[in-house]
Amino acid sequence: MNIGDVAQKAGLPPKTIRYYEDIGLITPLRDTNGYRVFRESDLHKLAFLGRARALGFTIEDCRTLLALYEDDTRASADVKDLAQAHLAKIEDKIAQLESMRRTLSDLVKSCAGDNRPDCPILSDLATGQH
Amino acid sequence: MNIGDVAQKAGLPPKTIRYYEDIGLITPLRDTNGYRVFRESDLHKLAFLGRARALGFTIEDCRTLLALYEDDTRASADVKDLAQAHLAKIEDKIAQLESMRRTLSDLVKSCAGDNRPDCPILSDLATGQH
DNA sequence: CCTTGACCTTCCAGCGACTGGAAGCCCTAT
DNA sequence: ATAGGGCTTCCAGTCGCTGGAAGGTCAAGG
Repeated sequence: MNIGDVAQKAGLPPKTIRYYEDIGLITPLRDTNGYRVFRESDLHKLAFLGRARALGFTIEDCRTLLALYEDDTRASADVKDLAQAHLAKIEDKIAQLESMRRTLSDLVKSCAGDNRPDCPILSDLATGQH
Repeated sequence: MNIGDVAQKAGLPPKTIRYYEDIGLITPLRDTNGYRVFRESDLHKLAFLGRARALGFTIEDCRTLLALYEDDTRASADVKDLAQAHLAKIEDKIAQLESMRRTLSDLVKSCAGDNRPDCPILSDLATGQH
């Protein structure tokens, strides 16, 4: 398989796949003409990576997850720990964003949004007082 | 005021303040020794920027917000539109993260987390099937 | 007067995870 | 022979800082 086919099947842009090779996540073969040749196992890894990235794991987490996946002497506790740590980060991030959302939505509600200059959003930013 | 004092009062690292000057958000004066000299108005702007950034506005949004703040012929509608667009982005982001959180938390729950290798988290990543 | 240490300056590089674009080779079909 | 699409590499840019190096400045203490 060439990179275009794999990109389609894995749902990742060719650029991303080349990048993953660059950083050593996959190592496809090469044809005599220099083209990358992907095995089923490469496609499988790429799909794995795509799903892990979609869950927000960092590239380094993905590297670890792949290694765990390929190590059949792994302890599921290692995977769970990684996932749990990541979950905690996501929950932090959500809490941050929720706090922004609340403040912003209050500010937006309080602003007339007409052609007069008075604006509680700017007043808040200027003074830190609501 | 020197950069250290301003950094303290505005709650921003000196590096960030220099960066904001670099990109033209503020233009402090200069002492004969080359040190930056900050006026009250600079401090005020920096505090404004700090609060806008804390609400997640991009630097370019901040630039626009500052310009609107300093234009007393502004229409509050322009500010509101900007804030509303930003709010929408935040809500999108929250929805994305919530979706990750749900999936991840299910996966974490389903994983024994012991020293055996069987792991539904890895199975999910490998196959996309739960 | 000299040194120490805390401050300030500029400049350059790196983070994460790609993404865009340029320049050029390869393959197939007409 | 040419046109097109796909492939290659390499370099630069994204965003908002942040770290570090190399060096100038200033106030206090010996």
